[in-house]
Amino acid sequence: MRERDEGAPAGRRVTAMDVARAAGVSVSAVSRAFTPGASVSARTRARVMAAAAKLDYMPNALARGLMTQRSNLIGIILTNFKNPLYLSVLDHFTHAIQQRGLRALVFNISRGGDLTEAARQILQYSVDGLIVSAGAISPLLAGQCARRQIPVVAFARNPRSKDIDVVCADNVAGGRMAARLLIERGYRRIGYLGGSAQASTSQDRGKGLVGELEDAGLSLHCSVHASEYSYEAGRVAARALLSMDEPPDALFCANDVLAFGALDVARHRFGLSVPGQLGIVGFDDIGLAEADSFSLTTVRQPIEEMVRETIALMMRRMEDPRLEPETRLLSCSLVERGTVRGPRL
Amino acid sequence: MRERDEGAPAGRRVTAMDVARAAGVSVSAVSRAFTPGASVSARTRARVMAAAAKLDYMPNALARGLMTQRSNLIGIILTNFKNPLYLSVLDHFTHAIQQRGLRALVFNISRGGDLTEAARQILQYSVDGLIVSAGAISPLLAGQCARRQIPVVAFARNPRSKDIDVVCADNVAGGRMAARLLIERGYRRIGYLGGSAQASTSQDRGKGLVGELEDAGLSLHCSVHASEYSYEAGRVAARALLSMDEPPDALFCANDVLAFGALDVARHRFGLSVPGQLGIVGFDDIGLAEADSFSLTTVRQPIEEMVRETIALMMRRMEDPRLEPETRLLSCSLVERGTVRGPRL
DNA sequence: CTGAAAGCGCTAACAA
DNA sequence: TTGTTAGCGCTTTCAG
Repeated sequence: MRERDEGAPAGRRVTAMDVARAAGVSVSAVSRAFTPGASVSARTRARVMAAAAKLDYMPNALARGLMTQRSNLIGIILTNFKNPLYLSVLDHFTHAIQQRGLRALVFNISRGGDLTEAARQILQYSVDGLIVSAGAISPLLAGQCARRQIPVVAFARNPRSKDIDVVCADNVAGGRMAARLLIERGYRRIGYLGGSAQASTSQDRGKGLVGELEDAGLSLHCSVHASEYSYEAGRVAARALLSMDEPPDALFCANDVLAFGALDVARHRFGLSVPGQLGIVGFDDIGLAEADSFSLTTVRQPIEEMVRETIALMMRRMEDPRLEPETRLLSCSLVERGTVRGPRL
Repeated sequence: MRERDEGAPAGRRVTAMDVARAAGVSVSAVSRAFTPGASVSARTRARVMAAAAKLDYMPNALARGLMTQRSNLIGIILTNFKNPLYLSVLDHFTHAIQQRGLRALVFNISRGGDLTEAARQILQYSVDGLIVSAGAISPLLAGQCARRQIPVVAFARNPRSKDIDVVCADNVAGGRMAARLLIERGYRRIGYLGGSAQASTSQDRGKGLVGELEDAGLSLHCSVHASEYSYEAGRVAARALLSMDEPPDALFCANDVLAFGALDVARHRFGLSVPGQLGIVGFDDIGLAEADSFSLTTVRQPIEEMVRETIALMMRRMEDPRLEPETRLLSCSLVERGTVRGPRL
């Protein structure tokens, strides 16, 4: 009765059947009309589309997903909502995902909350893939996904496990780059301002630093782990380091916001000149690193490329789930700005 | 513990029926066991749960949503992936959403891309609600949602239309606060560094500034619209303003990153002392505004409260869709730091 | 190319 | 409290 009333106030939702009736065709015809590359005559398709437009119909993705076993949903689990880098990460991911006709289901576990539990929630939506940028992926979780044939890729974390795909910056090499630069430029008492002690990223960056230092016959002068990857935590940590009896003359920070904190404390609280009395190198190269106020010399993570690789790996595995898991370490690059002194000429 | 090989080894997905068989009960019993507050005996529930655990079963949210007409999905459409504030916005939204057992479907339209089209994509997933933080919501879109009984709320934008819920900071009042402070502190040639000319936020903040200026018998000294809300755009715009024959002695910037750009250009390129020769006020109060390097005096947007209100409004409307649309303007507050000079004593 | 009919996995009456 | 039985809205053989 209130069937094809256009301004129908809160009427029944319009389904493929309504459209079929209005267009004088079968439901399958409607389905086909909305399925790219299905076998429908141009004429039928046109009719269907017209009726659909008139009724403001659109296919129900839930029903479709239920039937096809493809939800077109990609789950993204994130922990880090304090580091501006992740806004850019999210920007790239959502963009890339949408480009391929998929949608992003974002799950936040920054306030504490179990990764495995988060994944459970997400898996219920039969996502076609899962991107995890958070702590270690338990074998349990890996198993659940494998059994369901859902590709998982660890992003910007390096869970040493070999049975999962991972895309990550080569943090060890990045740490080495920072060390080399600092050594070359004459700094000798080099310290490490790390992030949380459990984070593989922080560990690896520190490992690279120490490795290169030792190769040069030097040793790590001092180190702290900040409580989290944030500006405030950077200040606190830097204060500790700079208050030592024999303070460092250079600091490699596990990421840019930490470095900002260190830089500000050094300049504004300890009255140190940077890069003169203290050299600072960050990691990530977030947008504000190039602000005049910071002009931070840093190790750039190739975010865009990492995102691209992540999606590529995911798609590949969607096509062939039995491929060997891969670990792709992408190279970082040094971005020299003003917090490390120039070469002696 | 043969958890791993229990189910089919990558075979058919396990359904409620499999669990029912394994537990020796009916499918409805399984359904009930997974529905909080359903009428099941503790004994059956236990049995079901045991079988479910053994088979690694979890209910299919798509099927469930199809049946119940509730997907437990909330759509979030965003444009601004350049402003760190939005990482925090996303943090709060996802958190609040998850708290209530819902999931966030995030859609990015920053790269250009039609809002109405984006909404179409999202609506296909029968989201239970839609949060839009992007340009104007067309009546067409509003209608589509209304017809489907999907609550929409415009976040941090003020589309003047009266037929939609909106939660927004009181930008006009915020602009006035900035103006009042600047006037009080003796600045007289006050300029506006706005964001994109179409953004309601930028318009309103400017409107407030001008209003207060005029109330004080002053007038706007100059103004520009930055191309976007970014640090770089802030630099470009500030450069233009500061190169004028008679440059402003104070700048109210439509947001913090814009202000950072202006601040850096003023200090490092024009050699101006801030707040001595130039006063600067920002908007948002993002984390880095309190960094020593910027120590930006700014108008704080009550993000957390805004998010809370948004969700509350949405839930309210989910219960009773025929309520009158509301516009909630939340008050901003002034955060004084170091880019505006102190009161004369 | 088109339609009829059988489900996808689950919930919600309705009986028992 | 339980099980039986219709669907939710869609895709997809399978005939025609």
